Amino acid sequence: MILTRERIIETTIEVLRKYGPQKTSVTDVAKVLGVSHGTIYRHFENKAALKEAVLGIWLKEHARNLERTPFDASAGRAGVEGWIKRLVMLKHDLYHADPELFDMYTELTAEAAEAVEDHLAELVTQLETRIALAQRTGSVTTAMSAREIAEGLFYGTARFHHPTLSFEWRSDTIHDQFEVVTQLLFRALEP
Amino acid sequence: MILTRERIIETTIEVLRKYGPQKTSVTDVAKVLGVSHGTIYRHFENKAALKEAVLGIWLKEHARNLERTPFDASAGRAGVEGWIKRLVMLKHDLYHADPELFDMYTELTAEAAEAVEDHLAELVTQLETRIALAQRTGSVTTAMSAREIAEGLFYGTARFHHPTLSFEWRSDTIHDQFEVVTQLLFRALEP
DNA sequence: AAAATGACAAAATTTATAATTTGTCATTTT
DNA sequence: AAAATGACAAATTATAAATTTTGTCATTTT
Repeated sequence: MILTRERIIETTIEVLRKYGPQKTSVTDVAKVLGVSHGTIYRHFENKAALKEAVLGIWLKEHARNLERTPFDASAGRAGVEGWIKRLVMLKHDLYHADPELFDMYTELTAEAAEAVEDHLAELVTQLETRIALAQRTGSVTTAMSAREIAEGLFYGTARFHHPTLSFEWRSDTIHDQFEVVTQLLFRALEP
Repeated sequence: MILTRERIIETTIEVLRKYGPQKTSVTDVAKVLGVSHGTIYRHFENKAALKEAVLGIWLKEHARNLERTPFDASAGRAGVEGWIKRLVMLKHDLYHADPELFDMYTELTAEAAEAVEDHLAELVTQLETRIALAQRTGSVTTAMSAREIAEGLFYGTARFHHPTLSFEWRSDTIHDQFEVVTQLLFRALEP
């Protein structure tokens, strides 16, 4: 079996799940793959690059997932609201399903600022697209640009999707808080 | 000179500022006060209680500081906006003035959940008061209750005042992000 | 010739050990 | 009698030594 970048990444994810992020070494991954650790360095610049690749897979999966949020074509503003609510729901579900794994990715996130920046930019752009569409149908104000609104909605809801704040998502009032914030933000979008 | 709870707290703050949070021991504080460390345990249950007391002073100081935000009496909505902007400005200034001290208080915050909850409740109530006033003058919508609006504004701006996210306040786009979020939120308040 | 290896130095982490700090309380001081 | 002390064990933290991991590269294998 040929050793590919993909197979290394897959195995790394496996080892990461098993031993946790701080307990995983390149040597461990090589051992599981049955190769010498030097070989891995022929596929990845260094350990950080390998971890970034793993994070990249995870982020891309989520971006794709969000992109598939059904458009509520008849109501432009509802399409925007659906996207935001899906973003928050996905994050919360992921967190509650396996907090330790979630924390692990949050940790990786801190080390790979660039990959995260790209990811956030993509999310804001997805949102922007939906807003621009809703503006064209007249269901969202044009007093601000689609991009400005997208950033406003995204950062205004940060408390509910920023992984660093996930430790507060256990609170039993978090959902009400999200409700009231979205109520305000979407009131602002009315033309 | 009599040894009071207050004098111990004052000295603790002093030592904390001088040696940093992780380098400060009860023994150090006692040494500066010129007493034995056992004496301090006659005034505080344990080290955690002492640290909580220090945090309490800090939080109270900020609540008082915020309460003093000038009312822009002529324009009710502006008074609300002034309060939120002051909240964010105070936190950012504090952070940039001495990130290590700020991190220390953030750390204390995680250990004294109760004191923090009370503090947040007080802040939201301060905001609620101003909103209720603005509603009476007709410059803020009455479609939502003053309390709901207060929570919405507070949690909608969390990214800009939640201490756990302070590590992102260095970004050169943070101010623009705050601008666009407040623009949206205060648009929502129009009657 | 391309892919993989494993020996190696430097860096990072873990483990073992020493030193300090926390919290208690019987005793001393005011 | 109230306040403060300081000796003490347990817990925590700092320091030093040993081990592992990272990343390179000359050599070997396919």
